[in-house]
Amino acid sequence: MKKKTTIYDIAKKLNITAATVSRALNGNSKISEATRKLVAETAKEMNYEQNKLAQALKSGKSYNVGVIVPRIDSNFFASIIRGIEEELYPQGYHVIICQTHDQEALETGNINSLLNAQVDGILMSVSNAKGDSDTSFNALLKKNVPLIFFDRKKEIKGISSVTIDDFKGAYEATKHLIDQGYRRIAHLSNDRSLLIFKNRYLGYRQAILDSGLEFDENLVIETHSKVLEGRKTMKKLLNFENRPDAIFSASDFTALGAIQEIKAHGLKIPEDISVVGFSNEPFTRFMELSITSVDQSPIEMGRLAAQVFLEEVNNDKRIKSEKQVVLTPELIIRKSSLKSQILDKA
Amino acid sequence: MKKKTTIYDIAKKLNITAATVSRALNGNSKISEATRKLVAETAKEMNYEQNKLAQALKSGKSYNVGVIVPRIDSNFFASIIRGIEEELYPQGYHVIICQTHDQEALETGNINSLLNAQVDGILMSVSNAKGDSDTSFNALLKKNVPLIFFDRKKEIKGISSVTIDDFKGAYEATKHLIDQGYRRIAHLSNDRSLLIFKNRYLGYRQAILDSGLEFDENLVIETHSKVLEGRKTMKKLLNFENRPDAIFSASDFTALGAIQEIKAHGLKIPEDISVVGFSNEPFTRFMELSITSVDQSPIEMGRLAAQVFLEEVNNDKRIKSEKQVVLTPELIIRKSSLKSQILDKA
DNA sequence: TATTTTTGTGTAATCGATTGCAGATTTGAT
DNA sequence: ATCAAATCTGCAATCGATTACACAAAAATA
Repeated sequence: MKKKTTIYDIAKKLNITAATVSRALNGNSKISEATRKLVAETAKEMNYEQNKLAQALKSGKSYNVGVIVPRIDSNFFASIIRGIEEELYPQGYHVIICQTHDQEALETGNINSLLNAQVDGILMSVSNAKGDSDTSFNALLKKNVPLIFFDRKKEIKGISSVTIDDFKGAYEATKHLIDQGYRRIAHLSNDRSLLIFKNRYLGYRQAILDSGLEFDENLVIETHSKVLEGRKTMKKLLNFENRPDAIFSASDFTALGAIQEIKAHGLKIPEDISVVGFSNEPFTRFMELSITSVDQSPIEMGRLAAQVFLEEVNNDKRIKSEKQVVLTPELIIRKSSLKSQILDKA
Repeated sequence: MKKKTTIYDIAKKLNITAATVSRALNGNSKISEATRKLVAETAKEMNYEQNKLAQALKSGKSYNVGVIVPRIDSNFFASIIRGIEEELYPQGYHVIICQTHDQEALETGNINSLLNAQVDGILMSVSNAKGDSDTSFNALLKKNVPLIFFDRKKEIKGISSVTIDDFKGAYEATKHLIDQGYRRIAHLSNDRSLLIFKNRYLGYRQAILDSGLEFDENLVIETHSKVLEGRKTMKKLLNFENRPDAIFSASDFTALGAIQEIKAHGLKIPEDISVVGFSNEPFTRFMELSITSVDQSPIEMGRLAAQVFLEEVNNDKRIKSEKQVVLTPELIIRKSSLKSQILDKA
């Protein structure tokens, strides 16, 4: 009732050795069909369940992987995790999820703690590009523990990653605004030491330059991916003597905040000001005024990250491959930017 | 570089025994201060990290707990998880998160798989009240693996739980609508074999009866916690010859769907129809038309569930306590139901 | 029938850390 | 100076499963 049955219990009952039981259970070819069947039946009878810990200790594989994300309560990260699970569960892996809440201390802390728990690998989206987290990453590399970046990566030699083409996503979003006739397009950016935000900035910038518009650095404001931050930032922008007529936000949350502020000022969207977000969070679709956004196919991203991980663990330890997978984003045009509904194709 | 250092390595280097190293590291009182310090330093030098697997095997504790939720991409569950983490991390535990996506097969599958991974306990929100999952739960009890229900519980003897008073939350929400002058209040329910939905239904019903209003079972419709389901259901309700003038939804998501549908029919909220949701998801606050909802203090719920778990694991195995913690919900009144803004206290 | 293969199991070491028991060394008491 | 008590360490077993190696029994070959 309390004690779990082990292979020794089975062995004793059948008057054989634990070794034989183990082999029988694992389908070792050197075991006779008779005993194999007998062991299997007895195991079932006695409610035997393999102790993964013992197996893990012996084999050095825990069949646990760590997933580190800034937070799980955004659809984007939740979906990535779902993708990872879909790919990893069938292979017998468990996923240990850690949140950093964008605090770097938690990031390195989580890595150490996951290593301590003997995870077979870590899939993560970095929180912070500054600081000394590189040290942790390199330590991982040295220990030969597979590390895969998804979405928010750092460029470190030897580490694989799965990302989307943020530059392209931003470029197309901005281009779309320009095509709709907007001329003063502001950009709600974010910590640009993170590649994703840097690339979104660059894509935005390039689209403006390519269209022969004037690029005004003052229209680029760095903020945080929160609704209230979006409001605050938008407030500033609205007070400009020459206020923007469109917003390309690197985050759906700040885009939402911006929209609230714009409305609070009595301005109309998209007639007066147009807004485009990034990530295609579900609420962008469900808002009364649906928000144009860039989809990042997060489930696919998760699946791919998991696949890269599987490749690496199953590989010979000697081979160190580095794989960079880049997904193509998709612009989803909705009401918040669709001027042409009214003006018809300009 | 590849091999991790073990206590044996430290022992060899210092010409002592692994036993001594182990004791020194664990602060055993029988070790001299001198060797304790020496071992500690050498351990640091050699980059020693305790192998949790070995320790787990020996001690029978993995310091992993399983958390099973229907999904993680709702703020409610994500917050509960955060609460659990906040409480458990400082104690050295890791959290393995599993999603059931409301499929019962996944639920029992997850339980088995977590047990297999030797988790020290399972905290969960049940997905489905039908089916034979009771068997799994009882199996857990027999194995003396702590099991804690949070939010969505099942009434099984010997299993602790942390929930909110759904009846009260629903009662107050409904009462609020009645106080605002609404008379035909519909209820968007959900699988009532789950206690939370049953209790929300009962609270709603009681509030109506207590106010002397007629209770009309036809105004109670069972649906699923999804935006689109909310729309569909609302569509039906709007076609009633005697349509409701208020909606109390057991879910914020269906409430959102209902709102969309109401607007699509050209009706005004809250003038024509009032809407109240449940869970206080962030979007209810951020909508242009903010949604009245019932807050469930999910972080607190998570923390409490974790605390109950800690009590149980730290208890003598012989003592089987059963603890039922019930939180009090809070009605957050917002635009979607605040008629008095216009009519002033009726 | 004698000998070589093949087939099926047992023996014992291993993964890394913990711990009861025993033995050694130091300290204190007389 | 002698013996008891206190303090520190080592020995070896243990947690449960895996696996190289050895060996016995059965089957195949000569």
